[in-house]
Amino acid sequence: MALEFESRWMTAWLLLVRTHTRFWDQIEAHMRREHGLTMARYDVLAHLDMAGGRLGLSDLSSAIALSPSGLSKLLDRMDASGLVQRDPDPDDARAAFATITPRGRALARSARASHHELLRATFGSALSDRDIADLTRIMKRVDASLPG
Amino acid sequence: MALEFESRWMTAWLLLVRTHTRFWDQIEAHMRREHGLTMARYDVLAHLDMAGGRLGLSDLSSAIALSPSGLSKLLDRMDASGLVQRDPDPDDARAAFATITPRGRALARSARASHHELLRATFGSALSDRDIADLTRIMKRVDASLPG
DNA sequence: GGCAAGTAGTTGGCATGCCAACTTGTATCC
DNA sequence: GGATACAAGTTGGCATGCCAACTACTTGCC
Repeated sequence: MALEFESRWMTAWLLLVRTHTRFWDQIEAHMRREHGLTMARYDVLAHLDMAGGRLGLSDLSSAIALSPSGLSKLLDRMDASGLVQRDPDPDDARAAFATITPRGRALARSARASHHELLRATFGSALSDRDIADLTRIMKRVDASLPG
Repeated sequence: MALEFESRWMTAWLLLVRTHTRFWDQIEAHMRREHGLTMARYDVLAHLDMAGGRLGLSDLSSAIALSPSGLSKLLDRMDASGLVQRDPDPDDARAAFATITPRGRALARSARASHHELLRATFGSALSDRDIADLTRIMKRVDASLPG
């Protein structure tokens, strides 16, 4: 990010971006190293598992904030890896479901445990209850200020 | 992100990721729409301009948090667009500088003004001084808890 | 001097994800 | 009932960015 220090909020913004990126990269690396998953794949598996094993592609697409075409290609790769499977929707011939496989489910669960452990060990334990409350308040304000 | 609500910090983390992503996408779209630049290109131009117009590739690479190979290819594209130029380092035949062109500099400056305006209009004005101070404190704590 | 080790940058190959265009199927409206 | 608008997914093409391997050069050590 640019090295601009004209104001307090600019400094805070640059710090936010840098910290978020560093943390995210670490989480991504951990997921890859320990479970052979990208975060995109983990998100798909976690959502499917939580939803009972199956979700419509449109729902999944918005749940994980991925474009329809991006999801389509991601599911191709995950299908090839034996983690998910596509099923047609009997009520709408245009639509389809993604269904988690037993192997995908097992992976989702072990990855989830270790992912949460990592988050707790860094994000969770570095911050006090007040920090968490402040951060939540601030993010809600930013979120509310965004269009859409 | 997964829809997991086991703890306050998990909720805060998911909110942070979602908000950050939404905000970032908006900034990126604004930069593209108003100036025809990606944020990666803007970062290069902003750093070069602030550094007086020229930086060594290694320095630039770490300043904008891009891998050497990623920077190399980015500079190829920006060179083709007439925004930057490569110059050899007379003191080290392995090394090179990136130099901003007059066109790149003009673009950097107008993009910078409008980029800051956008940030102020959303991030800056949605948050109080106390929010900014809290956010800075929290991000420093997270940053300090990361390895490296 | 001269070889080993390290450094700067580039290239090839791959993964990811977007948009635009397309195909197929459903819904609406007359 | 049939044209027309709309919706779900897929595909092709492109941009981006990483890692591994490579080239070329510089440094350290003897």
